[in-house]
Amino acid sequence: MDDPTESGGHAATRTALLEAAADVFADVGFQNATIREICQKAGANVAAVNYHFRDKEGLYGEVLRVQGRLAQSRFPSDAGLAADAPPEHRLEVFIRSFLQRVLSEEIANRHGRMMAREMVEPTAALDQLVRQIIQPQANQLHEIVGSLLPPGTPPETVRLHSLSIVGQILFYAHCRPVLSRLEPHSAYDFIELDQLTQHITRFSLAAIRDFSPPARRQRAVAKVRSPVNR
Amino acid sequence: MDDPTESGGHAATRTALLEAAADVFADVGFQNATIREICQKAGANVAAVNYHFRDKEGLYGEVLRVQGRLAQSRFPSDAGLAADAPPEHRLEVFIRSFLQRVLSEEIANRHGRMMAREMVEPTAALDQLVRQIIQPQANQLHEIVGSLLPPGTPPETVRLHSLSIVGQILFYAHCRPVLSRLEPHSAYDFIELDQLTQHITRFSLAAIRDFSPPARRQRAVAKVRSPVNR
DNA sequence: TGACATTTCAAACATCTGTTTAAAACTGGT
DNA sequence: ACCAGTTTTAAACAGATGTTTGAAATGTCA
Repeated sequence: MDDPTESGGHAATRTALLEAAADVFADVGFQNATIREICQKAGANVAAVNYHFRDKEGLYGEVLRVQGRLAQSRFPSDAGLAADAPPEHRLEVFIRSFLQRVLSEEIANRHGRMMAREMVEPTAALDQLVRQIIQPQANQLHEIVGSLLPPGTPPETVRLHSLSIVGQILFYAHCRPVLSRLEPHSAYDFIELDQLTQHITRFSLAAIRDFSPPARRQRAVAKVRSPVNR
Repeated sequence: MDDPTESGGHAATRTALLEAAADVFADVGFQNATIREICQKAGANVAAVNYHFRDKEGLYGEVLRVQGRLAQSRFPSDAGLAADAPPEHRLEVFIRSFLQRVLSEEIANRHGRMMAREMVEPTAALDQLVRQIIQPQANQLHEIVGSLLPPGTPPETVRLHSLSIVGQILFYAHCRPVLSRLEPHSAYDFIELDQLTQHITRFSLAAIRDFSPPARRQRAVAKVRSPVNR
């Protein structure tokens, strides 16, 4: 009655299931994925999932773990860059590898699509995902942005700037269905990675550089009151 | 055998269904929503949906239409602002009403949550949604950003800048589950609308202002080659 | 009121889905 | 060749879900 997930047993079916499940989960999400489709793709019996992973949810969690490690090692955030490189470069490398991780159409991207779904429709696996994957990246970005802002900038400001950067990046991952429908005749659909990296980097660097309070200047910048009451 | 959806019949059950369905669809999405739960909330029979809307999908489409009109009239993008207002103000108003539409916790926000789901997991209704709701907003933003950039700026550049703005905004709508798990002790979770509006506005304006090629200056800014081959 | 159309209802239907079960097949070690 | 442990298999189970059905209730209008 012990968990066969833990044992290092060398079952071929197990890895076939993990592979097929990654495809299906990335394609249609956890809820819409059916065990029967996964097992058929893996050439396994319907009961195989329950035998090897106890649950559909157990399989999902394991797929998320495996694909997470895979994506992380494929597109490391500090790819081949000295730790003492200028923060502008570190930012550009961070943005590029993030975009790669998230936009890449190749197989490795299954993790990106699974993450996108987790954000809109979290499962029980999200907590672990945040702790192991997202939090370290957030820390790394905070460090970069913090060193680009004047020393003594309050952490909330650093956070806001970081979120603005991440938002730009994730947008292309999350809203692709919309982008491909918006003026489909334009090049909206496929955007060159290099062009995008450059744009987001320059956009963000300009905004960050602009934030250098010459003293404690007034917070309010053209404070327009909301036209809708309350 | 004609479609009762078209007729203007004043059925109380119909509107009760639309109301209940908006709640449920916004909460759990189209797939996870069950007709039985919707009908129970509406105090109607299970067959009511099929009678009034032919389909579960028919109900969903109608809910999307109704909520779309509702949200649009609740938070108009050009709220109480003269058309000849300076583009900086128009941008701030645009950002604020967008954030309201998307973040507002009140009832009206059901549309925002449904849209977020549509973007990650599109249904057949997305095409219509893009045409009627998203495209006009995109045009409006393009117009604002275009008038902030130097004249003659290529439309692709205008688009990239607009997308950077929208990305920052939508991020808070899409990734809230992650934000609330990231350093939950911090104020990540709930962010003041005014503060956020100001940040995104300033961030974006600084980036846009920075983009003013003094001549046709070199495109490449610190062109770092991707560390990952290919 | 009476005839007609519209709307509601309880029940059943047909599928699909995750999971269990118990027997069969396979494995490696002796 | 035998056996204990592991893995695979077909079949069934149990529950949920969208939809249909035919009768009952309700409303409309002459």
